[in-house]
Amino acid sequence: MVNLKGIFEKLINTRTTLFQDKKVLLDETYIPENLLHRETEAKKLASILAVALRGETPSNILIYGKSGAEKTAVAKVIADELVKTGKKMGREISVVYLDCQIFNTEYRVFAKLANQFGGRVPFTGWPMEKVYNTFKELADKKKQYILVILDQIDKVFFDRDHRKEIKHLLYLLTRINSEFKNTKLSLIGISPDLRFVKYLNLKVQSSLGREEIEFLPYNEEQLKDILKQRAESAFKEGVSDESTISLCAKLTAQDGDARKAIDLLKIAGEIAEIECSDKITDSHIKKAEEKIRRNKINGTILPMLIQKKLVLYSALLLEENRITTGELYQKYKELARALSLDILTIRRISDFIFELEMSDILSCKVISLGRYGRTKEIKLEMNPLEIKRVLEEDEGILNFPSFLF
DNA sequence: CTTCCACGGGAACACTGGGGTG
DNA sequence: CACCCCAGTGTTCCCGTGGAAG
Repeated sequence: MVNLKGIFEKLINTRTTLFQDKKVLLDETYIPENLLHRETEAKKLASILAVALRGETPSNILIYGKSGAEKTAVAKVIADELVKTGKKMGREISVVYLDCQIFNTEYRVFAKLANQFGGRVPFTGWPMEKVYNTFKELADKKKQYILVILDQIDKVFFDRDHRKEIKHLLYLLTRINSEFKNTKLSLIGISPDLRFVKYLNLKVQSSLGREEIEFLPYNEEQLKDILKQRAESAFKEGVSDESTISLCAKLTAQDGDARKAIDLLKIAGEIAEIECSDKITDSHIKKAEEKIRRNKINGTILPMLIQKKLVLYSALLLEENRITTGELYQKYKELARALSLDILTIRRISDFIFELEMSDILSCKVISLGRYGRTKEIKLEMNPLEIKRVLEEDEGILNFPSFLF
């Protein structure tokens, strides 16, 4: 038996950390002072919002571009500046930032807004009308400009059940201006999904996209600059070098996603630390890449409802053939029956298929088989073995009667 | 031109859980 | 405390629609 006394002290004292200031790599919370390669976008955003300082109402703005293009960071920084400048000029400006993944219903958005201005709206229970009016009255008490940032609005939109609601929410938020006497309000919507933008332009005559700003993905060189900037303050001297940075940039250049690039660097650093290396090597980065991939699969598949997992499992079992919705539904029914679960209707299943498509696990194409009707051609987008591995961690599925296969 | 099958929007329903009122 | 009101969630039911093979 090893002497375990003081095991933690030993761990802490013997392992030297490679990090100098790790929070620089935590992309969620850390915003650097210089946002590299985003000058154009930042300037454009600022120029639209600037009219608020003259007491006018800025147009509503739609910001779009792939994830990791620093849309949120730029919007936050600019909004901050706006508030600061407003203070100097004696203008009351408030910014409300809402992550629509959390505030994903009308009620929650307006409750949050009302509470931001001193309201005491409970998180459930009140009629919508009352919540809306509470916000309206509180916000309208004094002369001010309110900028509402709706981050990730596509997430709400592409969750089917919320589509109607997001339309109505946008309607309410844009209409509220005409009900204010003193206050002015405008919106910034942020979406990484171009389909949302398209839809908005096509069908909804919403004023959300009055002004649009596109954030292009970073190229490899730009990613290098960004990584270099972060690495300098995040790591101790000599931990990362030119080749570390280059490889990280190269591996993530395809998406142009700064968040992914930074995350890769961070995890590579952690792995290097665990392996007691004094610098990050290419093999650490490769391992980090693998780890990220695994985490992503675990994170999306594990928490799914059993019913949804079953749909995915059905797709997995049919993988060899060309899968249509009808075939998949037959397979699903078989499985559900074998597990004596409720058998859901095909309508519901097609919603699950849609959701799986939204999380990039499946890809679908609507095709017409002429005489044989119209259907969806479904394809798996992830390594079947990996999906299988994760799915089978669910005991329910593990206990499948083996005759099914 | 017909036919067929699933697409996908929307209404309705059941159930849960919290708020407000007398 | 009993009772009703309300929003949220997961689901079913209903139905008009698309588009190429036959």
